[in-house]
Amino acid sequence: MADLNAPATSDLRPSGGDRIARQDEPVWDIIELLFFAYRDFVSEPDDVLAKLSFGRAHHRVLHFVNRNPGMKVAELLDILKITKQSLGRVLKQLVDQGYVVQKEGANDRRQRLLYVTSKGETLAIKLAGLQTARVARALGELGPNGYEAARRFLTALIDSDNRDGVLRIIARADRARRQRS
Amino acid sequence: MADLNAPATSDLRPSGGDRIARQDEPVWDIIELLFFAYRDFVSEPDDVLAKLSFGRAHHRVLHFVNRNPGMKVAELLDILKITKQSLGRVLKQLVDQGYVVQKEGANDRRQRLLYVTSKGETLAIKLAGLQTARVARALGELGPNGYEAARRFLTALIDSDNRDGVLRIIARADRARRQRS
DNA sequence: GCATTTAGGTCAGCCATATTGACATATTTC
DNA sequence: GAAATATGTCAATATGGCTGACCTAAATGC
Repeated sequence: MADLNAPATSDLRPSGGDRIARQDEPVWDIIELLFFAYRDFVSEPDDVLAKLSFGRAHHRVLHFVNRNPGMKVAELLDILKITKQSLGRVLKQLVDQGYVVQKEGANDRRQRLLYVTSKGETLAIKLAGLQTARVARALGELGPNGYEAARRFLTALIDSDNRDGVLRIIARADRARRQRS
Repeated sequence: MADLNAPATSDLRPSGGDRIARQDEPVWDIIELLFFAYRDFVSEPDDVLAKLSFGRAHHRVLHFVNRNPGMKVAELLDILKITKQSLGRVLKQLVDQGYVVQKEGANDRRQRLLYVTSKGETLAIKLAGLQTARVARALGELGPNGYEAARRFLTALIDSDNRDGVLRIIARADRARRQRS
């Protein structure tokens, strides 16, 4: 096994081990690592989904509905940044096959609030489990501050004008989950 | 602006600020941050490409050919993990429009080695510049060890049976680049 | 109470990008 | 000379985006 603690490109870097931004020089390694990491990150769920004749689009819908029970269709569209026609297709399949149900809003009866069924929750958790195993393994290879560093780096990559919204979505889902459990 | 240094879910975590792996509990935040971060990471290049009637597939081809001049078609297929039919379509468009050229291999004349033209290099660097600006901004928000931590985290996310290969590809491209410049 | 807005759904068609399978050509290797 | 290799191509199919148009039902505003 290669020495993963030795920077692959250490000979390019100053002694501190940290990158000093060279103007005009792209950060090729981070760009490529993001590509490879994301490719592998979604590949295991993709395989599971393929056996159910589902795709990555179904995963995203199932994931966010599971995390935010009772979410409005409009909220989901905003998170996924796709059109309602695109959502409609995959959502219909998830509903028809019993992974997701829609309930009329109590206050506003125009709303079709989204919930996973127990079948849907089982699948959502199975898929999250695959990704969690990967992330946990990765964090395990890092030092004690790995989780915090990863979280901060990923957060900082998000569009700054969107970041607060994203963090709110995540925090809200965490809070709701904690209350249910 | 929200306090980005305060963990969004700090109330969930033990005092050290670091995550202690709770068995059976998915790392929802990292999973979702990866989704949002990657979505934004590719969005600016996507916009530029759309004006040229290109898509993300063209970006990936152009990127890796630019980084690895003289690369074989088979290598590219292996990196992208797509079929040659899928590659063929986008590669043909890049060649037809003068972004990429193919040269017969000197040793093995069956090979069609891939190179970017200066037009291709210009576009590749423009796209990498957008992503570099985002990464540099993100790293700038982190501490002095941010770059190293990000690199290690992303590396650790990659399939372990593939990681050495990926690191070799990146290191090789870096070495070749250094020699050219 | 009626007009407008909002939440959501749907039909039709188009495009990009991926797939499988079959087959073709040139070249290298054994 | 046969087999393997590198690459290209044709045809069909699937997924998941998109735009544009149009619809219903319910809430909201005056």
